Amino acid sequence: MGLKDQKIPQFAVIKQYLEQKINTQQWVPGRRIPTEQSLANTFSVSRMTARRAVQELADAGLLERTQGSGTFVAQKPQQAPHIVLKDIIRTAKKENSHKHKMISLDAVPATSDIAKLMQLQTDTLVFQLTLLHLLDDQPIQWQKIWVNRAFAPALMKQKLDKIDPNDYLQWVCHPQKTDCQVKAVIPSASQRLALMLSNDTSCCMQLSQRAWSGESVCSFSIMLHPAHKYFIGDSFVETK
Amino acid sequence: MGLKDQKIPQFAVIKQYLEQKINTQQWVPGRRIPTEQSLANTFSVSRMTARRAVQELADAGLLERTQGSGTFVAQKPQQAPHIVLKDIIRTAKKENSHKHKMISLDAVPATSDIAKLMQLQTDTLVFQLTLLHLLDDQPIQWQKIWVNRAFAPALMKQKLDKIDPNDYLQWVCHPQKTDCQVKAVIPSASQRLALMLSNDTSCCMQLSQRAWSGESVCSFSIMLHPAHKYFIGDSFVETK
DNA sequence: GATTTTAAATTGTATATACAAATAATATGT
DNA sequence: ACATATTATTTGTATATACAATTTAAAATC
Repeated sequence: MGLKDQKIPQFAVIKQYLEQKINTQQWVPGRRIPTEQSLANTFSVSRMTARRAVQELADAGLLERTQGSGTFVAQKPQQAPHIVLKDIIRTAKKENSHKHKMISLDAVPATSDIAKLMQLQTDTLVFQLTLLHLLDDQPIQWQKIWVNRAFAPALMKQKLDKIDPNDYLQWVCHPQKTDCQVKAVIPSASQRLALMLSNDTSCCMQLSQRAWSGESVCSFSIMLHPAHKYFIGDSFVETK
Repeated sequence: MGLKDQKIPQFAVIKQYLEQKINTQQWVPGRRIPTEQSLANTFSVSRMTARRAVQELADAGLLERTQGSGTFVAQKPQQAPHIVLKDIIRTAKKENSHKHKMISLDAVPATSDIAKLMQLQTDTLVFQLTLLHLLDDQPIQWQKIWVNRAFAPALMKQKLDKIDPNDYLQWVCHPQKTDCQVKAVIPSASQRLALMLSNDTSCCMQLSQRAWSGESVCSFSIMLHPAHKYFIGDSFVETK
C-alpha cells in the first residue's frame, strides 16, 4: 500500500477549510460563518457531518455558537501569558547526577502562619523536613517541607536518605491540585551557607508549593534556588 | 414554569455517571470502561448518544480510546503546575491610580545580545525605551523595551507621556505569541535609584517578555519589580 | 507447538431523519 | 407606531442504521 492512503475524513476537510478561513483572517472575529446546512450542501455531506466539524472547532474555542442565532468566529482569547513550573529536581533525576541531603527531620507544632496555610489548628503537630538538593555535587535547591501527619503517618520510619521525600510524599498522598507562588527573596545566613553562596549580595528564587488532596492540604513546601542558577519560563534561544 | 424544568440531556447524564466513577476512583486509571453499546443498553439510549458522552470525556482528557480495543480511564495527566503572569500594570490601570514616567527614549543600534534575542542583525537600529511605572505614587516597575522599528515606525512621534507605550505597541503590532522568563536579579544602581530601594541588600523579580508577530519579534521587554512588592502565582489565602 | 487465518468485538466515520429549543424576522392587530 | 403573535431559521438532542478500520481473541493450518 502507498503511504498517502490514509483517507482524510470529510469532517476533517471541513475543519481545515474553516480553520484556514479563520487563521488567514478572511473571517474576522464576530463574523458569522455558514450554517450547518449550508456547509453540508457545499461539501455534499450530511448536516451531522458538517456539524461535527463546526462543533469541534467550537469546543476548541475558535468558534462560538448560539442556538437559534448561528455560529460566529470567536473573539481572540486574549490569552494571558503563562509559564510552566518545570521541576528541576525531577528533570535532574532523569538526566544528571542528583543527590539529596537531609538536613533535619522533626515533628514540630505548627506556627500560626504554617497552620493557616495548611488549614490546621495552631500547634498541631506537623512533620518538618529540611533538605538540600545537589546537582553534579553543586547545591541547586534548599527545600523545607511541612507535612500534614494525617497524610503520611509513617513518614519518619522511611529511609529518607535513600528515597527523595518528595517522591515518597507524592506516592503516599497523591495530590490532585497544587497552588504555587514565585518570589525573589534574600536568603538567610543558614540558607546561604547550605547553598554555598559566598557574597552577601546574592538573592534567590523562592518557589512555594501547596499540595491539596480533596479539601485538605497534604504538604507545604518552600524551595529556594540560587538566582544565577535558576529561572523559570522559556529560554530565549533560537528554536531554529 | 418551575425552576427545575431545565431538561438535562441524556448524554449529560451518562457523562456525569462516568465522571463520578472516575473521580471517586471506583474506576482507576487504566481500567477499561463499558463499551458504547453496553452504555447504550444500560441507559436505554442509542449508541450515538452514549458515544457522545464517552467522546466528550475523552476530548477532555479523562478517557483514552483506541479503535478496536476499547475505552480506558486515562493515566493521571501529571499536570506540571503552571502559573499565569498577571500583568500588574494592566490590572493597576483598572483599579488603582497608575502613572508612568518616561525616563528615556532613543533609537540605538542593537547590541549583539539584543540583536540575537530579536532575531535582527547586530547594529540594526531599534527603539529603546526606559519607563518607570507608579502605583499610588509608589514605584512598582522599572521597564526597558526594545522595539523592532519595522513594527512601530512612528513610535517616536507619539505622545508617549499620555499613552502607555505598552498599550501603543499592543495596538500597533498585535502580537500573537509571547515567551516569558522570570528571574531574580540584583538591581543596578540606577534601577535601585528609580525604584527607590534604599538598602543595598534588596533584590528584584525580573520578568522578560518577547512578543512575536508571525515569525518576527516585535519587541523585547524587561520588567523589574521590587521583590517585597511583587510575586507571581497564587496567593495562599483561604478560598473558603 | 507455533504460525497463520479467520472471526468477533470495539471504536471511527457517515447518513437520513425527527423533533426540541432558542433566536430572528415577519406579519398582525390595535 | 408600537406591542403582540406567528413564522422561519438555526442550533441542540436523539435515534436507527450502515459500513470502515483496528484490535483482540479464537480457530484453523502447518
